[in-house]
Amino acid sequence: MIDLKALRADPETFRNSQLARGEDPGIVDALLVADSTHRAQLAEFERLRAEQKALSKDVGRLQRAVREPAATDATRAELDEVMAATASLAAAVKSSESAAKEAGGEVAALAGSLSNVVSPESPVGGEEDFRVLDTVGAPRDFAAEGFQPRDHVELGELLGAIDVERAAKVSGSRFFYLTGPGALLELALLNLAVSMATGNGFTPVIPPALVKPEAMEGTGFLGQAAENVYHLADDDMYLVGTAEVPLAALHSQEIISPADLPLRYVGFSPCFRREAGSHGRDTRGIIRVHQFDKVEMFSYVTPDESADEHTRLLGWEREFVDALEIPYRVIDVATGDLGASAARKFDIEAWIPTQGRYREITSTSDCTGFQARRLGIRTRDAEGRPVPLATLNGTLCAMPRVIVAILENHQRPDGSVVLPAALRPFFGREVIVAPGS
RNA sequence: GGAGGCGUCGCCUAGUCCGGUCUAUGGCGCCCGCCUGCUAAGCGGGUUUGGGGCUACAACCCCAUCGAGGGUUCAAAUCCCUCCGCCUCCGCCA
Repeated sequence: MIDLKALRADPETFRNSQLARGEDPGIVDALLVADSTHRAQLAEFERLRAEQKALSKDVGRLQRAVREPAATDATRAELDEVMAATASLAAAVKSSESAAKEAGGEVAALAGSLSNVVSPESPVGGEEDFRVLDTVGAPRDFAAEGFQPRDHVELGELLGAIDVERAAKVSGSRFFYLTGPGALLELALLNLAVSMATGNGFTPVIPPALVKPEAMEGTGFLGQAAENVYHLADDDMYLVGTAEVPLAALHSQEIISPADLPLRYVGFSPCFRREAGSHGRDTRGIIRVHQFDKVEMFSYVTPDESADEHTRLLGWEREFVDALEIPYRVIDVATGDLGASAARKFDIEAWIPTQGRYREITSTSDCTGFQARRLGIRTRDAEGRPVPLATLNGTLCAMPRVIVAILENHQRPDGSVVLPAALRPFFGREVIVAPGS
């Protein structure tokens, strides 16, 4: 949700932001009209309501007076008169209230369809217009090493780590089993990620993965992203696509003291994604799946801190990917490719040898006050007045893609995989080898 | 699953039976001031949140807000209905 007062004061910024996203700037003007209609109707309702309240009070006073033995005919007449006036007012109050409510609903619907204002720092353009901020490490030259790298499906099978065939039997396409060293690898990654995050001051959280509509709505996933969300119709509950949802909703409808900020959580949860509209993309392997586990960072900060926090989140993500010794690049995502809640987004893309390109493995978004406003999460400004705070999220470790990157980048000619040093204490061994070899 | 109880402006709490004098009581905490070698105590005042009007985003005025949403009524914290949450007991499954 955007700030309506800010919209009234400066609609041009909002129009430009919509244009930069490739979204409809006309919503801004429709919203301005709806907002002024709503305010006019609200004023009318409030005026009538105030009148009704005043008259109702007279009714009580007069009824008491009428019950007195000394009551006069004049008092009785006055009571009848007031009763008549107030009865007709009641109908007017009712109809103006419902008109105001309807207008308010229109405002809410339009406001809800407006995306967050993009950061002026974000590169303007579509998916391909990202800016590369940094490139770290060099892709391995397998030709020079004298062998063809195997892809993660082949390696996973060879090592007894990943089973997509049986997952297809049990659950369908885009599912996988992690088995043996694969399962241990996820647990090792989990422990490495959480220990790094807690070392950085994050509070570990294992949140619910099934949430009510308010939580899903509040985090902005029921807009353009709605088709990718699993909905349990019998219970009107949603399976989360990321721990961001329960971590953001954790403090909904709360006012958090500025002294308690920043609040930083690291959540571990399963993530469910329908992947509607991506038929045919990444059909092989575990790059794009319906269910996976992820370690996610989430920060609540004062509004003026959000850009700095965003940089810090990116820094912690890089620290993790650095520890895994995977070549990667960092991109500043273009305005047209931002989620509805994000003002700015940085992705880390890992080098995937068998694809010969960089693929997204982490993503950190600065949602400024957008989610907080929807979820009613506030802090207090210098004058002690409640104001929406800023929320930010960042992937620390999305299991399948990190596993893909580790297997493919650290493989040896015989198909064994050398684990990065940081992972060894958590995995217990230095190398994953094929069973029986 | 069955039966019962509860949900009030940070926390506790009065009010709900019998609708209007509730502009929601009192205590604690917190904030401001007074008093005071300092601190504490004492005294006075303030202290939900959202929105609208008017404006200097001040003051002021108004509307909504007693778990949420409907309804009855001239008028709802109070009466009726639905839902949500918490607690107790019973049953069932671990």
